[in-house]
This record gives sequence, structure tokens and C-alpha cells, in this order.
Amino acid sequence: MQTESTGNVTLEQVAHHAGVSLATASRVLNGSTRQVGEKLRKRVVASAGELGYLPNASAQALARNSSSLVGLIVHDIADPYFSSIASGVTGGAEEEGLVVVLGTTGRTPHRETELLATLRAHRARAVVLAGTRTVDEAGNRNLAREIERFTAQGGRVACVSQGGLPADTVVPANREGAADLARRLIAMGHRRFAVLAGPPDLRTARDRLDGFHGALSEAGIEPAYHDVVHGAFTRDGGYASTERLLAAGTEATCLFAVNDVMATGAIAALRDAGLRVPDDLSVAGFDDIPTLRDLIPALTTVRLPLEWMGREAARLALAEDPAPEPRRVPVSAEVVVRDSTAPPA
Amino acid sequence: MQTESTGNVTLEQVAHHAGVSLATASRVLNGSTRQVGEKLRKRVVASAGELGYLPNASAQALARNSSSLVGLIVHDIADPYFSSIASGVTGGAEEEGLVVVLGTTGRTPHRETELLATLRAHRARAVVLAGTRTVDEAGNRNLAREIERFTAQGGRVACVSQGGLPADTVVPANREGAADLARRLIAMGHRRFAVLAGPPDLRTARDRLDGFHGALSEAGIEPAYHDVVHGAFTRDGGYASTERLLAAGTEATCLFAVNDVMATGAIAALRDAGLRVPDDLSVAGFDDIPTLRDLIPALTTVRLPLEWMGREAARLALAEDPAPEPRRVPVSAEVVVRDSTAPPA
DNA sequence: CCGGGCGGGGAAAACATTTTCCGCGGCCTC
DNA sequence: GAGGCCGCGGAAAATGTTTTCCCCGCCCGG
Repeated sequence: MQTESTGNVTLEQVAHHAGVSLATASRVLNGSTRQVGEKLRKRVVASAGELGYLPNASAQALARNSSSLVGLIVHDIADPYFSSIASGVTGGAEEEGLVVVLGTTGRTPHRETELLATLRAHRARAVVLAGTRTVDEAGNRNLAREIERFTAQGGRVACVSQGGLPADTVVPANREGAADLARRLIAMGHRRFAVLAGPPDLRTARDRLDGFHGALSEAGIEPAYHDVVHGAFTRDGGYASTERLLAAGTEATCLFAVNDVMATGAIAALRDAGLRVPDDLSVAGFDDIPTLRDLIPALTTVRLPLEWMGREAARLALAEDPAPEPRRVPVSAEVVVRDSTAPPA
Repeated sequence: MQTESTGNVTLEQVAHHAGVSLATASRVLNGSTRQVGEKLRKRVVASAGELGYLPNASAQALARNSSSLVGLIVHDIADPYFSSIASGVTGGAEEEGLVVVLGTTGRTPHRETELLATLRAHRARAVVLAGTRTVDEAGNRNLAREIERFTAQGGRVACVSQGGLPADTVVPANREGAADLARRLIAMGHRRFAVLAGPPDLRTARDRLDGFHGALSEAGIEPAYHDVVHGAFTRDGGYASTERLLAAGTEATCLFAVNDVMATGAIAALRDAGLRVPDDLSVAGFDDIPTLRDLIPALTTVRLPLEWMGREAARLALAEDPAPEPRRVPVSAEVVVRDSTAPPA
């Protein structure tokens, strides 16, 4: 039977209603340091329920110097790669009774630093950085500095995907996964590859490219660098990159896109150009995005447990122990061969 | 040249460093009510920069009784329907310098009420409710009550998709869109339809079903109710529903799934059952999810401007004027005919 | 029988900011 | 020349909690 007429019920009102002091009411309803006698405890709980008391989170954060907020920074929440990770992070945070603050950078690197500062201003308890790093040294240094401020203030930071940042990191096997994929494609009979390499300054993209090329070299295949085309890390980027590749002419029998959304764009571009996949050209991606599993032809790709990675990052960021030293959680990547690849004609 | 050694710089330190009072420092750096002389203003700004001052957002929220937080409540952020909307909401909020708090319900209706209370505790300035309503009257009443508390406290609420809730709402033309789609399919020659209707208690699902059936009736076609199968509003729900439909046997020539992700599952199930789309059975969806546009066969569907809808909801929730009365912004839905539908054999 | 601990309750300080209220000096007007 | 108003600065109250410190009474041991 809530009776709250208007405005907000404060702890003081609850205390008064229960005939106890502010301190006692606080100890009963929020604090956990000290015991309160059964009799008073019950009175306070009853009063709180009756008045519909809801603690003012801002005041609590101020007094405790720590809020129940967990930050999550991604480039673009509409990208299924990030929304899968976000799903894991929110799941992990909500289990702990925490609330997720979502920041999106729109792929602007310095926005990440800005958002981290905002989160520090809010005394967020932890932050998960899911945007992949660039190779921009200055930007990374700024970000590292901001991370140190954040941790100095008592917050914790975890990253998804690599980066030499001073924070716990969930590290997917981008290099090894791409290398494994290359070996599978070579075993299939392919010898000439084209690569949609994404943005040249993105670490994730570069690692996958490197891993792929490494395995090619091992097998004695010279990567044809004119068949490596850079472009945006999106579906449309994949489409455009593929168009450029076709316009320039290529003798590749297999096309590797460094992520699934680009591979999706590539398949569309090939289809629009009158080419069949995999008959005329094989296509492979990376990530194994759940939403894209129903594509036809089904995409050969490298599976990453994205949601699990997000959850794990949340776990790291919310762990009790202060972790004297950045931890790294390696995540293995598994090649999944489906219908978009076939032996070359 | 930041010199902040450790801990956090408070406004008091800035004021002291600049040789002014707390009030003046506050007015320069945050408040906007009153003017401060050019001389002092410069001194304060310089000191703040030098010390690396960052306002404590909790303290601000406490003193102002309003934070810079905007809530966003969805069922499942990994679902592209919601992540598209989320993209619009975050875009709109970040333009205003606000921060988005993401809550996910996991499709548990009362979680929505819980999350709204949490947001109220944080003195969130506004909330966008994107989860579709159920027809559960008691749950909706609780939610409406919580919305009223939230607005009484000075916050504003906007909803995406229908619901008789006391809040501004962006209302997509679910009925009309489904009806238009039905008419197009009838014009194509179809007379027998099966429907994957989603959960029976979900308003959005029911409205689309009603609109579809309404147009059928208008055309003198009796809906075959045994060809309406309910199931989860997800890809796997669509798959399972289609399996059940096939197991029961159907003479339908066209299958309407009330959203795209279910349609995706349906196409997969049909393919696994050895049926061709659209040759053996036409399939249509609803939403026009961007990520699913590259599906083959390309999905005939009803387009909703999801990201725009999210942005618009944010705009409503952040509008200046108090809006004496809930506003409704209608959103028209446009049929997009693609390859997954064809005249019946 | 007295002193010391201890368990539990309350007063008040602390948290960092905004905002109200007050005062002072200068300028304008009559 | 005097009174009033206005612009700008500062002191202090207010915001809603947590937490420290103190105190009281009770129990137990000496």
C-alpha cells in the first residue's frame, strides 16, 4: 500500500516514520556494515515499503564515491558484432544488479577517450571497451592515460579484442584463426587469394590480414598485394571494396573478407556483377555473426563466441581482486566451413 | 598541462587555485544562470584546465535533482530490430550531450517496470521504452503507474510501438502495413495463407496479424485459423513454428511471418525440409531489418524506419515543452516486394 | 561492587555541487 | 547630490546518503 503522494520519499522521511535515526534507517536499507536490532529493522522495512522509498542513486554514489554504473563503449550498436558483445556485457552486469551505460563512438577514435572521461565523471564502477583499437599511437596513448585516471579513481577497465592498453583484455585469436582459415582454403585447392582488408589502421583487421598472409607464406604462396583492398569495416564497405577489386581485375579464386559483414557485402557485389559464389569465386569471412548464419550460400567463416566474450569482459571488469597486472583471456577461434567456399574450378 | 596528481580534483580546489569563491567557480564551469566577469572567468577556466577538473556527475545530479542520463529499455539488444532502434536513440541522445543507460528485459515484462524504477532512482532525465507491449492488463497497469511516478519526479517517457501508456509514442503502422502487404500478395494471386503469428500476447505481433487478416476478410478470403501458428518472436521461433506448420500439413501458397527474424527462420526451415522459396512457397516478413537485406531469396517485407523511430522517440523524450497530453507520432510502413514471393504455381 | 568491553543507537560530519540570499560598489535618474 | 537599482562576488544553505564518532546500557569478570 504505497502512499507516496508526490515528489520523492527520502530516507529521512522513512526514518521519521519509523521513529528511528537516519543512520539506523540507512543501515537497514542500504548499508551492510553493522547490525540493527530485529525490532527496529522490521519497523524500518515496513515504513520503507509503506512510503514507497526508493534510494536516490546520485546521493548514494556521492556518499560512496562509486556508482552502480558499468560503461560499455562500442563503435556502432547496430553492427551485429557489437550488439552480440553488448548482449553479453549487459547480461553479466545485470546479474550483478548493475546498470549499463552505452556509449557509441561512431568509429571516431577520440570519442572513446571522451566517453571514458564522462564515465569517470559518473564514477562508473567499471568500463568495457569493445571498440577495436587503431594503430594510431598518439590516440592510444591518450586513451591509456585516461584509463589510468579511471583506475586511479577506483574504477576498473576491461577490453575486448587486442590493444596494449593497461587493462584486462579478452583476446580473440585473430591471427591464428585467420591462419587456420587460410590453411583450410589452401587444402581445398586455392592458390590465389584476394583480401578485403578493412581499414588499414584497425588492429583487428590488420591482425587477421597478417595471420592470413602468414599462413600463405608458410605454404609458399606469395600474397598478391594488388589483390588486397582496403575499405570500411561495414557491409557497404565490403560491397564497394569488391566492386573496386572486380573493376581492377583479379585472378583470385577465393576472396577473404576480414569480417562477416564485409563478406556479406562482397557476396552481394559479386551477385550483382553476375558472378556465382562459390562456383566462380569462393568467399570466406570472420566472426560467425549469428544473424548472418542464414545467408545463402552459407558463409565459411571463423567463429568467435562474441556474446561469451562480452560476458567474460564484464566478469573481468567486475572481478573482486584488484589484479596487480593486466590479465589476458585468450579466446580461440574455430574455422567453420560452409557453402560459400568450394575447390576452385 | 594537467598536474592532477591523484584522486579527483574538486570544484573547491579549482576555486581556491583561481582565488575565487566556490559559487563563482560553479557559475563559470557549469551553471549558466548568471554572468561572471571576464577577468575571473578566465582565471577559473585556466585553473580548471591546469588541474584537470572533471565535475562529479553524481554531485551535480544530486544538487540539480536531474542527471544527464537517458534510459533505453529493450527486450534483447542482440536482436537487430532493437539494435537498430538503439542506434537511433543513442545518436539522438549523444547529440544532446546525454548518456544512454541500456536496460534489457530478456522479454520478461515486469523487468521493464523494475528497470524504470532503477532509472528513476538515478534521476534519469528521460526514458525510451522500446520493448513491445503485451496484452497483460495487470502488467501494463503496473508499468503505467511506474511511468507516472517517473514523470511526477520530472522525467519524461517515450515509447516506440503502441501501448495505451501515459507517454509520448512513436506508432508504426503495424495494422496498415500488414494489410497492405496482404493486398499485394492477394494481387499476386495468393489465396491461401499461413501465418507465423509470434507470441499471442504481444501487441505488435497481434496488430500485424489482425491487419493481415482484416485485409484477407475484405478480399473475401476466410483466414484458415489452423494455419496460424504461434511461437517465439525470434529466428529460432520462426524455424520451430514452420516445422510445426509443415508437420501439420498446410495448403497455403504463401507464408507471412510477423517479423523478419521469424521469416528468416522460416526460410531456413523450409529449405531444410526440401522446399524452395518462392517456387514451392512464398514467404514474407515485416520490419525490413537492414542486416537481413542480403538474404537469398531477398525477403519481401514491410519497411519500418527503425533507426529513425529510435531517434524520434529520443527527440520526443527530450523535447522542451512538457506536452500536456501524450503525443503520438505515426510512422507509415511501406511494402517492399522482393524475391521471396512469387505468384503461386 | 566496580571497571571494562561490547552491542547497538543517534548526532553530525562528509561527499561535491547548485542556488539562494546578502552585500557592495557604481551608475543612472530626478 | 541623493536615492534606488543593477551587476557581480561571496557566504552559506540545501540536496540525500554514508559513515565516523560518541554515548548509553548491559553483561561479565575480577
